[in-house]
Amino acid sequence: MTPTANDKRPPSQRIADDLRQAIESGDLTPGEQLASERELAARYGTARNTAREAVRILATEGLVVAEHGRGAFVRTQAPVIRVAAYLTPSSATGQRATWRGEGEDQGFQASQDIVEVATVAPPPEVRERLGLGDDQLTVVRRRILRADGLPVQLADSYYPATIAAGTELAEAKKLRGYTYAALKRLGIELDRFVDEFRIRMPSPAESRALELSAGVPVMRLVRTTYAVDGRPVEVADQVLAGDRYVLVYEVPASPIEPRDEA
Amino acid sequence: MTPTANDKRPPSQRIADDLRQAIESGDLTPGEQLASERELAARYGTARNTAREAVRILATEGLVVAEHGRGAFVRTQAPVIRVAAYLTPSSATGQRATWRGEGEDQGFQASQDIVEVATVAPPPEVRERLGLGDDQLTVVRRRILRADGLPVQLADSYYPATIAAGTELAEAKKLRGYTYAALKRLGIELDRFVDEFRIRMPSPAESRALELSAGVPVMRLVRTTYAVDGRPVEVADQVLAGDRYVLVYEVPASPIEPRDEA
DNA sequence: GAGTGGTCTAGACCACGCC
DNA sequence: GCGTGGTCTAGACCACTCA
Repeated sequence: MTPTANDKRPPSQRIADDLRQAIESGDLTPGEQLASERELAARYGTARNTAREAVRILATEGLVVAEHGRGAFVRTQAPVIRVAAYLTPSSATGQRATWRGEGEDQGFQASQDIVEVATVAPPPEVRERLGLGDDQLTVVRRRILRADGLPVQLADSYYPATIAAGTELAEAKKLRGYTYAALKRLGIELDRFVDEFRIRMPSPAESRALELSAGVPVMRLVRTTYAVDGRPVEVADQVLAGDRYVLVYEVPASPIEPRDEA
Repeated sequence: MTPTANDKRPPSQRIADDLRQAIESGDLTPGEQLASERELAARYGTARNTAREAVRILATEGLVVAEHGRGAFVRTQAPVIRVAAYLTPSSATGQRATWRGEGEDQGFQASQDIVEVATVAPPPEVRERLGLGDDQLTVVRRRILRADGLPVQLADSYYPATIAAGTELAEAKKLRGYTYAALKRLGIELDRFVDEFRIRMPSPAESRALELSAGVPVMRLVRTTYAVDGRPVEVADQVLAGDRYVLVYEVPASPIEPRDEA
């Protein structure tokens, strides 16, 4: 007659469901510590591994973060960076064009590390978008953008070596203003960007670099920038921590029609 | 002297790294079956659980899909829906405004199921965005959008009952055209949309409804639609399968400045 | 029925955080 | 030193797929 009887779910699922329920109902609040694995195992009369499995289920759902030696905790969502509607003319007014400017607008301490500036054979994806041949090189600038010291974005920008070699773009120091100003100083006038946006789980390297906990996906934005003469001049490959960003767009209703019926 | 010796990594990590390496190098191609857990355990001289753990690591990274009774396979990426740059005036020309239209453009069979149309107390997030009081109701239209039969998006649209009650919006059948046309028929002229875009791991219910395998995140888009008189008239809460979408924007370089230095 | 992944047990030892 | 999560073992049985 106990709820445990004639319960088809495997015990690990049942424990996970109970914990999830407690989190969603607010019985367990963000930041609160869960019962330990040994404690859960005793409470449910299972082996420790079974209780452990339950906690893992919640971790991969992103509800819980386990910390070695400390315990498992209900995830507290990180402070979030709202990326303004940079796509729409109507909201472009007053908007900041640099990482530092965004930090000032949103009240976080923006910083960036330049990880590497090098001349390399580009990955196929980049080569293709830049329209380069097999043996042509690129200058890559690899950076980590931080908000209040916490890494939030990995940004690799590739330029054809024919454009960037020997210029300030190939030097491992911060640029005055932003890249687009640097390109302008090289006499390159920009025409348009094409952004391709995907999401996925991070690779171990990305997970480490962005200090992500289990159950946090990443956004990947590949931006190809074209000059007015039609040449692609930059491919930016950005990986954003999924729990630290909200993208906000404001779109005028006309003359554009929404894409979905609803 | 074997590579196994003085290897600091735990065995499960080592097996996972070897398999990941094989996948990334192309030794294991998408769709190809991995060695079974028992086989891996024998090969590496570990318990089956240890080999199993390795496969699980790759599954949560989204590299591998395990299928009960069949085996574990290198993930084949699903056919992807490219969502066009609906945000920019320059590319709005010729674009399709309905799900069916998008399917025609991209060569997939678009369909939708209306799961539920009901009058409900809205969730707090929706109530807030619609500017409703505690006791005010909404009409919700819950749908599943499919591409070639595969579910790709859960779309819940909420309307204040004061607007939608008794209208075609409150009926459980497909609308002529799309919602925005229906609103227009009610004499509501739209002004703008505000989109908030986040990503996260799916809940078990979402995972089931979208038929997601482990290691696939979702995109969540909350769109608030405002009428010309300033009233919010719709909140659309959309959950998109993360492995089935690419969002593509084309953005003119001027007069808008890019948001990041690079 | 053979082979696969899914779940579980009852232990063990290690690595880490904290007092 | 104690409590926590992280990893591992050597089994077992179940559930599923496929021939």
